[in-house]
Amino acid sequence: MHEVLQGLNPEQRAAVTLPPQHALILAGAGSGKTRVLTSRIAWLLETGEAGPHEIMAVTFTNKAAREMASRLAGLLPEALRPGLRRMWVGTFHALANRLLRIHHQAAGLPQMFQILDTADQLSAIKRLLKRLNVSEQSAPPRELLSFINAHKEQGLRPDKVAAESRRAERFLPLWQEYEAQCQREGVVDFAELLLRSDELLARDEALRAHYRARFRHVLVDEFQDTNALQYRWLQRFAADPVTGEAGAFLFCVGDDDQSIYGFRGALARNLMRFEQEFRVQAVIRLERNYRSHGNILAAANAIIAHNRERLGKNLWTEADEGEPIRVFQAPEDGAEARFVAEEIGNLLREGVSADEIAVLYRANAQSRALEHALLAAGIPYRVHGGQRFFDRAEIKHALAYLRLLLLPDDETAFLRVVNFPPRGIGARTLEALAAQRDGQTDISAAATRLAGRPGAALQGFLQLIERLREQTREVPLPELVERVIAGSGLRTHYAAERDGGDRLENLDELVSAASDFVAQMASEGIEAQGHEMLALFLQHAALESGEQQAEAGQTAVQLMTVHASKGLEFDVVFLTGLEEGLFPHQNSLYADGGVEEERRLMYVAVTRAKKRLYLSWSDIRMLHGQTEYHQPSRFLEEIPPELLLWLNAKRRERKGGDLAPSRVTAVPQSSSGAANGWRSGERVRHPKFGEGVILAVEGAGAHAQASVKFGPEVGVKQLLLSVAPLERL
DNA sequence: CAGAATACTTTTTTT
DNA sequence: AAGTATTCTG
Repeated sequence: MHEVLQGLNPEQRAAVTLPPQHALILAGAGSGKTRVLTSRIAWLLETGEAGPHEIMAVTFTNKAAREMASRLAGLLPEALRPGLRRMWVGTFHALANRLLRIHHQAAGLPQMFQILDTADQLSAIKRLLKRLNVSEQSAPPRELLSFINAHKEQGLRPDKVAAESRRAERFLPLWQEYEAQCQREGVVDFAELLLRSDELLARDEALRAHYRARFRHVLVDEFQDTNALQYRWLQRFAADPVTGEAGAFLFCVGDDDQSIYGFRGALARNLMRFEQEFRVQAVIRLERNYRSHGNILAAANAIIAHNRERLGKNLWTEADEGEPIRVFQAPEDGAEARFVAEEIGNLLREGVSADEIAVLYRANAQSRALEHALLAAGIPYRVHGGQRFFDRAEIKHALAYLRLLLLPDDETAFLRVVNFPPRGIGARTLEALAAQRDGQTDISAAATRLAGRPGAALQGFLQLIERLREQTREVPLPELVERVIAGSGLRTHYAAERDGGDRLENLDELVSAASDFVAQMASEGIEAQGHEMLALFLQHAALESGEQQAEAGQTAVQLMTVHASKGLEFDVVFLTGLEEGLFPHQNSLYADGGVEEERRLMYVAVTRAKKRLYLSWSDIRMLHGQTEYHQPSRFLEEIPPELLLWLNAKRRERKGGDLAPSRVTAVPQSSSGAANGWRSGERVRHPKFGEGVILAVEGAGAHAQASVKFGPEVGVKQLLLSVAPLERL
């Protein structure tokens, strides 16, 4: 038997060895999805069905792309490895970026176009509003931002969107202006990378024909997370079974039960759409789970069975039942965290590796209490996500200087650093500059026209940039970065600042990140220096969030959100904060299908665990500086009770034999969660405020008060339950 | 203009 | 609670 196929089960093998055609692989959690993907590529290469340059593999995260590349290298015989460089592997955004760089002219972009991350995009929008004299009240920047992004992610341009609401009427012209501004400045936002490259392929038939001929196989991971634009983007490369037009075969792998990015436009329906539109004959289900013990899998299956909108599948395993799922009720979040830390301490003493323990939570804000407890217990941990390296203020400043070297028109970058460190260029000067420019002239031309001190200060800045630009043209990247950090005055500035130490360290880290990057590029056979390498580095910074790497040699407990845990697995998982309003999250209760998405998130969380799973919740939790009273999550009730072991909650008492309790309705101490028959999490209607959800109930009798969250315009209201005309929904 | 003080929002998830 | 944005003061 072929080596690549060894150890695969019949379904996996069938998927890996499919003849060239469109294929849909429905792969449940822990069913060996990544293995199938990489084995498929290895199979294509080794059987000579395709050369590396004829293969494209698309993922959603950089982590997944790296994982795929490295596992593939491990699978292939030495002789085939060097060829891997010619394969296109990456995220949608990285691959779209690659296309646009190659064809920037045809795409109507300057060669050195820069990428705006969400923060940059927001500041570009604010600047736009200021320039057009539109108040932020009449057009809230954040709303405008999501309006723009949501439409672009559906593949739309302003002229294709009907001004059917007052909001759309107001936003559409602003969106148009925003696009014009980006175009002028030579920058693109995340969605634009995809949209622009999609339009390029749509418009340019020769180009499309070229890529359709080039790529024979396109493999897509996490297909349930694709949005409308990404689907269309893939279509551009694919063979069309209806018209018979040649193109790539799509090999799409996904799991509708793990679709957790609906909030940013992902459509799990794309799985079905793909099957129909591409007349997919080869649909293969991978339902055998290799990861979790039986009880964990049974819990996951039971939870997800509560969802109505799903293709339907049932994971099975040959593993034994394993341990029961441990459940812990804490009186407050600090106690929950201490419980987690204590249990982890025991596990570590029993010899469990810290790397094999994960603490998961719904929202990043929850990590604080957990970190506190772990720190106190002396347990090493690593927090994933949260503030990213390239998002730090000092790093963004340095990157802005670097961007200006390549793209003088990048106004987002210009405004970020024109007066940082302070050099006497204040609001007044910038206003004068804006007046001089009249929305037309470029910055330097306008600056020369400015007289007096403001003019001199501005020209000083521009000369600084020009000098740095000249000095760095041919310099190796790490030195280039260092020169800019020093020459810009950033280093001196932070050195003089009282708490500037951390920031200086981060700037140093940016220099080493540049070194690492150069080394990585060299290993991929890419050698360059000066501005050429800088361009690559800036793309890398924009497209990779820059998660800090684990410290070598140090094992640590992993802390992360449930979202961040997708695709990972651990021997022991602590799933914390299982409370109504938190998990499922408050905001999800309004959205259409919101709770189902939360349930899928729960499913993802549970299926991360291999051997042992802890579920915990806290009656009282500090959130946003407020004490909130919570009921246990509905998801707890969806797990068959015989799978659970209550470590401390009231429901633990067993009647007679070993009958476990049937419901987890524990809690209410008199003052928390429920009063006068009302409980948090309940949906209610108020004649004046409309529909809402009870966040918390406090007090009792005539004084019982509820905080109720109504629609966006109303917000949260405090209501006396004895008085307020609330109606249960 | 710069830095300090105050006010205000944001708090789900990510390329 | 904590971070950002705005206003105030020297």
